[in-house]
Amino acid sequence: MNFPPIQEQLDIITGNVVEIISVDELEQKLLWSHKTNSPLKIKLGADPSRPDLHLGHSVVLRKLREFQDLGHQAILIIGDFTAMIGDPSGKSKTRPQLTAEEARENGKSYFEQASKILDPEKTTICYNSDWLGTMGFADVVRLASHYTVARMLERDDFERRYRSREPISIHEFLYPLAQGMDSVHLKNDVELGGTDQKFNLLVGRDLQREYGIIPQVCITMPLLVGTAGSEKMSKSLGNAICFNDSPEDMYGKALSIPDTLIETYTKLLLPQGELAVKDILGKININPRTAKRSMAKQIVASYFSQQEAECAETNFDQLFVHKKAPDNIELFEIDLQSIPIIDLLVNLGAASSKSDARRMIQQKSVTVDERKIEEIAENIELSSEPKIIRAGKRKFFKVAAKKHVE
RNA sequence: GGGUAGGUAGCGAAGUGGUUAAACGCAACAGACUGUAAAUCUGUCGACUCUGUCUUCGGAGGUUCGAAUCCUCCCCUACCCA
Repeated sequence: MNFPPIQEQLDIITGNVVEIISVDELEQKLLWSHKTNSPLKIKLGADPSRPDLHLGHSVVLRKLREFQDLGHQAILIIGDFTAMIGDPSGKSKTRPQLTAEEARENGKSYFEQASKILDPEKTTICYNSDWLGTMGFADVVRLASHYTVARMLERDDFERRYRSREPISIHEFLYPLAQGMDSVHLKNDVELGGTDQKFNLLVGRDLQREYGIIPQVCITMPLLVGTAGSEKMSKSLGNAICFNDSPEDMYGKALSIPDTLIETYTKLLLPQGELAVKDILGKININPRTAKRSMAKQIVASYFSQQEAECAETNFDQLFVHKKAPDNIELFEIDLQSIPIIDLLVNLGAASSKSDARRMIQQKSVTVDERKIEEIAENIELSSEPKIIRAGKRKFFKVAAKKHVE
C-alpha cells in the first residue's frame, strides 16, 4: 500500500470540514499509518430507518470516499440495531419499529445508493446488531455507568428539549452510548458525521478511552442546506434532492436553489479539485444562471452520466422555457373507453381525492391534449391512441385505453 | 401515589353553548410573474352523488331546540411534588 505524503493527505482531509478533533491526533495517526504501512479505519454510521439518501448524505460520503482514495479503510456501519428500537427524535410520531429483516433490507438499499459515491469494492459493511444485539442487560448497565446524566444533557438538542419541557425518553440517552459502542467494537481511528453528530462522535471517543482504546478522531462535515435555502436538507422537509430522483427531477431541483447557495453546493457536492468546480465558481459572479445550470448538470452527471445530464437539461428547457410536454412520459393503460375526468385524475394519482380533482379543474390547471378542461363533469374518451393529460405545470400523464386481447 | 397543564384539520395554534367545516401561521396545491420547481403576489386547501348533503375538534356516554365549547367516566401526553 502506497500512501501519499502526510501533508498531501491532510490537505485533502481538511477540505470542506467544519471541525477536526483533533488535527494533531489525526496527524499522529497518519504518521503511524505511514510508518506501519497500514490503513486507518474510517467509520461512518448509517441510519437504515430512512433509507432514502439525499445530497445531504453525500457530503459526508464524499469525505469517506476521499479517505478511500487515499488508501484508508472505509467502514459503513448500518445501524440496524438502533433502528429496531425506533428513532427517538420527534415526540408525537412513534416511528414504526423496524423488524430485523426490514432493517437489513434498508441497509442493503443504503449501501447500494451510497455506492454511487463510495468505492463499493473497498467498503466494509457492518451491522451493529452483530455486537449490540448480543449484549445482555448487565452489559448495558455497565456501559451506561460510564456516562452521567449531566453530560448527556450537554447535548444541544437534549438541553433544549429538557428546558422547553419536551419529553426525552430514557432510551434516547442510550442512543449515543450504542453508537459509541460501535466505535469501541471496531477500534476505528476516525469517525465521520455531520455537525449534528458532534456529540455522538465525542461520546464514541470518550467510550473508547474508557475501554482502553486509542480514541478516535472526530471529523464533522457541514450540514447541507435544503433547496429552499433555509433549513437543513431533509426528506421530511421536502427540500431534498435524492440519490434516487430521476435525472430530470434532480436537475430541476438543483436549479431551483437560491443563487446564494451555488457556491456551497458546488463545493460540497462535487469532488474537490475537479476542473468543473473551479469553472463554476469562477462564473458565479459573472452570470449566476450559467453557473447554476452548469452546477446542476454536473451534479446530475455525478449520479448518472454526462449524457443523461444533457438530456435532463434539454427536457427542462423544453418544459419550462418552451412550455411543452416532455417526450418521455410513462404510459398508463386504463380498461375503459370513457371515464369522467375527475375519476381519471384520481386514478392517475394526480389528485388526492375527487374534491381535489374538482378543485384542479376549477383552477383551470387541467388540460387534455392541450385543450383546457372547463367542465367538471366532462368525460374523456379513450382509445388506443394515447392522450396527454396535464395537471398543473409539471404533472404529465399519457393515457390510453387498454388493448383487449381477443 | 399527589398535583398542575394539556389532547382541535398534514403540522403549529385560536376558539370555551348558536352564520364554526372551525380564525391565524407553516406546509401543500393552483394561477400570475421569473433564468429557475427560488422570491413575490393572488386563489384554493375535510369528504361526497357539490350552488346542496354528510362526517370531524383524544374516546365513550349524557345535558340541551342546539356542543369543539357544559356534565360523567375512560384513554393518552408533559411538567412539578413524593
